[in-house]
Amino acid sequence: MQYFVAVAEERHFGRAAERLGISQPPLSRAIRQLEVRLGTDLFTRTSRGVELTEPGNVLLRESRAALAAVAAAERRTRRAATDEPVVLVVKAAATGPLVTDLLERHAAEPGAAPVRLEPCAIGEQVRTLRDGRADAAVLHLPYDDLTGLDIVEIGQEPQVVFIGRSHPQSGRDSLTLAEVQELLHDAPTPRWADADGRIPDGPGPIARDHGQLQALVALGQATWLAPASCRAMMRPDIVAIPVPDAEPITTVLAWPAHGTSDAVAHLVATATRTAAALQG
Amino acid sequence: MQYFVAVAEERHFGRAAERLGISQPPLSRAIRQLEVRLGTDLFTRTSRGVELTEPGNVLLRESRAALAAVAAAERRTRRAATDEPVVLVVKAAATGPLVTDLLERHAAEPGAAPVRLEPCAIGEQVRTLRDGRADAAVLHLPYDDLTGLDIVEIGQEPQVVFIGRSHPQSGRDSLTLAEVQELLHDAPTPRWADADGRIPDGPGPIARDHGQLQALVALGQATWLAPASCRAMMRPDIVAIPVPDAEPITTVLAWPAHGTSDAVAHLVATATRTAAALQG
DNA sequence: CCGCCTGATACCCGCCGGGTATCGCGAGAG
DNA sequence: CTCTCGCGATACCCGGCGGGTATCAGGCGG
Repeated sequence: MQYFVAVAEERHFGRAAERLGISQPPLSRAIRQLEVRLGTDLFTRTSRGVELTEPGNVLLRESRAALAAVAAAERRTRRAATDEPVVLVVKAAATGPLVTDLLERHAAEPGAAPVRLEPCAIGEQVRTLRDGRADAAVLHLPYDDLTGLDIVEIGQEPQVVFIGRSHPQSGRDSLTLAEVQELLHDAPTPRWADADGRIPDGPGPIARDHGQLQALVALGQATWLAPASCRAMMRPDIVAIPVPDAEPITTVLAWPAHGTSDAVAHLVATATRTAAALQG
Repeated sequence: MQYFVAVAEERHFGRAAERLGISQPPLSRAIRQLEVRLGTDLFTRTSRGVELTEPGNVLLRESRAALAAVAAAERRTRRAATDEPVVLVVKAAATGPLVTDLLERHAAEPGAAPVRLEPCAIGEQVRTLRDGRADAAVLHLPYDDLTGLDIVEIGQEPQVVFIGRSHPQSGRDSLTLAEVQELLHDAPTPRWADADGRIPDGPGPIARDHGQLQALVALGQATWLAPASCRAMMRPDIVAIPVPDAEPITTVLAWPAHGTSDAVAHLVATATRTAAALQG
């Protein structure tokens, strides 16, 4: 299955073999065996590489999910063995008071497992959950894709728009979503590399990290709509203007759905109580 | 991994080996190798069988998920190869006009893949999706567990309570949820075998199929709160009484989240349009 | 104390997955 | 048109791993 994914991604038996650390003929044979077993061709062989067939495309998607599940099994078992702490991934950019509060309450619990915080790249969090590198994650709705995860809501916060201090609108004490759309027309939201390292098409400058994003915003080249707690980590020459009619951002604690360890269950229970306490 | 799951489930090397169709020593060795590879014991061996360790429990959960993913990959690829129709599972009991309408619209689409309807046992639908036996399913919220699935809402319907025609309340033209609770006290909801074939504990008579459920309701031994469309398949000596303050049941089309085939995407698109048309 | 049932160990064998060498073929250059 | 180059396929060999049988070791019950 790894072999198949490698060939599908490289679209080339030779390169795939090199990547896998084996030689090309066994790889050819392995793929052929897989095709026989499944009763269908997975690639159309041409004289200059290979292309995926439709069943091949199906298998590629499914294989990626299956391999992630297998890797997760191994990683989680390893970690369960060494009673390492629960790994909680957070967006480096979005560590608001919600998370610190949750961690404090959790630490105060009797018998609570230690929690190791793990910052990670934007958009990478869900993947770390799926392949077992992490046990739980703090995500923000509606940005993240929650399929395969259970969640508990731990907070909501309004959105603000970040613009440079010298921006003509920087004196406003609130903006409507329509007005934000206007701003975005002149200075679009920066584009990030996504989980695959690819930059999506579209307008907007390209930012590689959070510092670049802030620089763009400060220079009036970009506008950024984000949860209000992001205010805490923005440079002083950027102002945050509330956008009351923007959908509030929901912060959730997420974990893989198919059952969890006691340690994660404990963390989740704490999160549930924390959320209840904050609401009440 | 299959080996590990077998031993974990049987809690006995000999029986597990028999189930796997191999002999006991290679199984012992395979498990030992796995333990070495993961760097932790997975079982505590006693003189009368084995018990799972804590890492073993983790691996059992993860392995089940991973094996389901692998099985799904194989099945879906096979079906993609033979351009078999999309398989859509439905609760045998709940094939209301929503589904027939969806299917009619889909069939009218140019180039739409054929759809094969597959009835299945209550509670079994989500499992058929996860292990690749089906491509899509009609589910009802909030009954089904949606983790790992993408959904599109295709309709909502109010709930009704089903009671026998001779029931003292059968003349009412609506009941409150509180009144239904009263009814349930005397004649609880029947219990079904769940996906594992286990009957949950609790009050209420046991029903093996839909006919038995109806018999129990007709005899005044059971009360059944269900979506209004179920009315269509109930015997005439059962009456349906609207329960306006019961949470309406949402019907959704669900499919595995991690990308789908063109055929399923087409069906989903049709469902989305159907839902929009019905709402508009 | 003995017997039985458990999992572990010892040992052998066939086959599958890895290697190297080579072939067949289609595309592109001259 | 042909030669060449680059691709995947094939042929063949080998070692190790996964399977088998026979047997051992230990704990619990009779």
